[in-house]
Amino acid sequence: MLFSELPDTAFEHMLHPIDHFIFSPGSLLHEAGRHGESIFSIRRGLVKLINVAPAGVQRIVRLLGPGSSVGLELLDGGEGYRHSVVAVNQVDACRIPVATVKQLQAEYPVLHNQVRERLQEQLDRADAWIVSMGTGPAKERVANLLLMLGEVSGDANGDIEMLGCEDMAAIVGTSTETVSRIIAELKRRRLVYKVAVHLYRLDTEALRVIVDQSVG
Amino acid sequence: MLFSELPDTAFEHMLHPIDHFIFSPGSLLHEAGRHGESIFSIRRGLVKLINVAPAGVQRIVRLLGPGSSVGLELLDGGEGYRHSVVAVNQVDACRIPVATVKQLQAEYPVLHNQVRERLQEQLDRADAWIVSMGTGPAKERVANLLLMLGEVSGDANGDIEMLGCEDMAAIVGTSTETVSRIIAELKRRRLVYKVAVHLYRLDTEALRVIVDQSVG
DNA sequence: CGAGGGGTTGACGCCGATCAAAGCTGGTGG
DNA sequence: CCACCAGCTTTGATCGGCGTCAACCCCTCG
Repeated sequence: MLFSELPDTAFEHMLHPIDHFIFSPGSLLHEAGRHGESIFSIRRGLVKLINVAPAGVQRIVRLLGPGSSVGLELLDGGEGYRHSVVAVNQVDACRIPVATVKQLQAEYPVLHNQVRERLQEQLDRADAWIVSMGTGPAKERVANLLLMLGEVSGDANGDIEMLGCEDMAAIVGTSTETVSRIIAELKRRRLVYKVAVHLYRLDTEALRVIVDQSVG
Repeated sequence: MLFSELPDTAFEHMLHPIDHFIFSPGSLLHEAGRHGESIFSIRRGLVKLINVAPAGVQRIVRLLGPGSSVGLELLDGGEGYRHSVVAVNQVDACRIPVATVKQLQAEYPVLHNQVRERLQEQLDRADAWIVSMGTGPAKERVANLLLMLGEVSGDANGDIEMLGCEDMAAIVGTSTETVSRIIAELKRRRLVYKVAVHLYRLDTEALRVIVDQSVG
């Protein structure tokens, strides 16, 4: 959580409320360009950050899970949200007014570091995304995506909630058909198999082999 | 500059020195993974941030010009540089010890905001990079790259210092031959033409048409 | 002037986009 | 509880873009 380093007393004379929200799958946390007042801190579930290109073609630039914050760009002031953010599954999040964050930053300088660390984490993720989702053959990119899903949203068993082909295509930058073909093959080879409705387990070892394929 | 909001008196009893460096084209500012003590603030010139993938295949994830800072990830502590950073042309930079930044942050909280804004700027750049350098046909991506070069490093006339084919290929994620073919065609169509050694001028309008091609 | 490192160009094959159609599956309403 | 429907996944066929290999050229630097 964004405020984990702060003492409980910090919230006693808060001017603006911190609310707790539950978003159902597919619902919109906020829209790109829209001016807003709210930063969200994800407690459970997965959200996708979408960069809408001039055309209708949209590309997903990040997946964020528990512990990550959304909307920190509002601290810059006057610019509005940079992405559209949509819940992938059921999402549990805190809505924190920008004014509250600024107020707490002034009182507790350690919060500056919390914010910076979260920005840095997202920057690291973005850089890794450029490499792993933008380089190499489609099969490698999909395998990479599955492994990444296991890390960011996997439960205790490492099981993942499978995304729709359209989302995966918007992540790895291919057509939905190509994604479907690859996933179908992985299922056939039992590198991915269903354990419940929408819940899949991964053969992490074998997938890593595919990822490192072009390395030799 | 990173310290533009700070009063001159801030630097009077500084424990660690701020040095001024000049890097020649191709020289290394710092290496990925290496632990270091120095943040660089670019005053002139252009640097490339390289993410070395497990294989020898390297991908350039960002280009930074005057006003940007390199190595802010060291503020997190204990992790070392995330990228290898190489000067593209002659680069003029300040080397600032991490300890100095931390000390100044404690004395002047406004510096926290300066750092945050620079991280946010790099995050925005990375997101734009994912979309513009990772989507669409090769010709569009190269055109996008040229336009971006004009913005980040263009001089008063918008003239750019042309990159090597290898660098451009590492940016747009194609082979060097493909880049060469595309650049050659652009030169033939006079959308790009030489005005001096290594200095090229762009037909910005026409390039934008290519970029928006798939939009219709 | 000679050597070498890019850049340029051609031929060819493959990966993945596109168009098209059929099969599943979960959700909805009777 | 079952039948049906809409949307998603799967699969096939075809074609174009781009990677790869290879040769050549040009400019630069020693």
